Amino acid sequence: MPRPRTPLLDRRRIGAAALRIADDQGVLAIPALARDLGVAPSALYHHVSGRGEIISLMREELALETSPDAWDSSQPWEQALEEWARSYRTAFAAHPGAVPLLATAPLAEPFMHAMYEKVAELLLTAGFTASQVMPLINAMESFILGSALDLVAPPVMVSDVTRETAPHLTAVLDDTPTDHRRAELAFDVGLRALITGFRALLPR
Amino acid sequence: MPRPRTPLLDRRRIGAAALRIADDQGVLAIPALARDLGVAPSALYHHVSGRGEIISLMREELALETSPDAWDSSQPWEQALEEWARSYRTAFAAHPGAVPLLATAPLAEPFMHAMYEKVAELLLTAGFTASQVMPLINAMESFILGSALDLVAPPVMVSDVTRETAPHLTAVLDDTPTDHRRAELAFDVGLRALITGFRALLPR
DNA sequence: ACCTGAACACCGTTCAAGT
DNA sequence: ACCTGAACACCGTTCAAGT
Repeated sequence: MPRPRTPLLDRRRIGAAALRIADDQGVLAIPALARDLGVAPSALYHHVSGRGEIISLMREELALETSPDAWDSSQPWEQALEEWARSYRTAFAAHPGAVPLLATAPLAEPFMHAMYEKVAELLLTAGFTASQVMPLINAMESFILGSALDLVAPPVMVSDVTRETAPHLTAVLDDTPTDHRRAELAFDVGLRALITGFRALLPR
Repeated sequence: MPRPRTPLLDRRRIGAAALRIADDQGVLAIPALARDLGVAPSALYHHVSGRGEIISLMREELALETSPDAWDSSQPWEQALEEWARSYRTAFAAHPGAVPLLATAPLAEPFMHAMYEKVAELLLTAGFTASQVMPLINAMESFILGSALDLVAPPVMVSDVTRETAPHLTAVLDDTPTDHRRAELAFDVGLRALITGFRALLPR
């Protein structure tokens, strides 16, 4: 087949299709991606350097899908920070199947700089020192990425042997939901605890 | 070659070798693992069901390497919880190359039940309710896994364009170490914030 | 510049054959 | 029961050839 008058592919479409495929299948295979895009696998290499760059494009697509004004930094910093964290995790939750591929690296790519800038300004304005801010952001991000992975974690199974040898574990599991609310509850309690702990660092 | 009088392989050795290889190479390939163990790749399938189970064995090996009394649950709960979290993350930090393979799922396997039991008892004794405990453990674990991944995160690069368009980000990055202390600081501040936030949930 | 189709090295897994 | 070696389907990537 000849070169089409208008290119069949571009990086944006590759990232979007890859995100959809990974979310559906739980893995990303180049042949499956090419099939979805209606091209030969080799065609992709005219637009990206390889599989790693495709995954980076998936992260970029995720960021693009997430509205940059999904959170309002003009509120009190506790609420703004909570909104940011929730919008960040919601973006992952929209593509659960792709989470293991996406959440294993922070979104350190350049297109994330605008988000970091907004959070850094928020925390500096709140009164945290320059040397405190990046650790706070990193800690929050670790918690968010870990919580995203928790969305697709296999449930803890309470076998009969567990019931005998681990009475306390059994007791607390009996009071823990087994559906999606399990991860929600953990995220909620952790997020609020982090913000409470952050506030304790501020001079009063 | 005939069947050896004493088996060349067992699950423990497979897990240990896989952990070492993944740590060294950053990826786990079955042929490389078999070569390291001095057998043909197909020999492995007499002991494990496949690649997934090998990764599970790696997690088990990690847990076995971590001394079960690496943390003392008889201290005040804040210190015990902190020690637990630190020993958990230290186990990952001992095999940084393998972290992306290991930290993407909580160690939900049965051999982790003893640890969960110990933490559940600790938190119940501290005064948390049965319905609070599992969310607290899950939140802590998400933070620990995220922090383990942060150990091998690519550094955020401050390009010149960043310096102009993101002044606050630039300012805080100038006050942030670029070596291993970056992840340490983030883990420390996050861990203490979480525990502070947890304590605020207790009746006084 | 952009795509195809053939080709390459490699991977995870299965299975018959050997003791 | 435990291992080998051949075999299979599949993967990511390269590259010459086509327009």
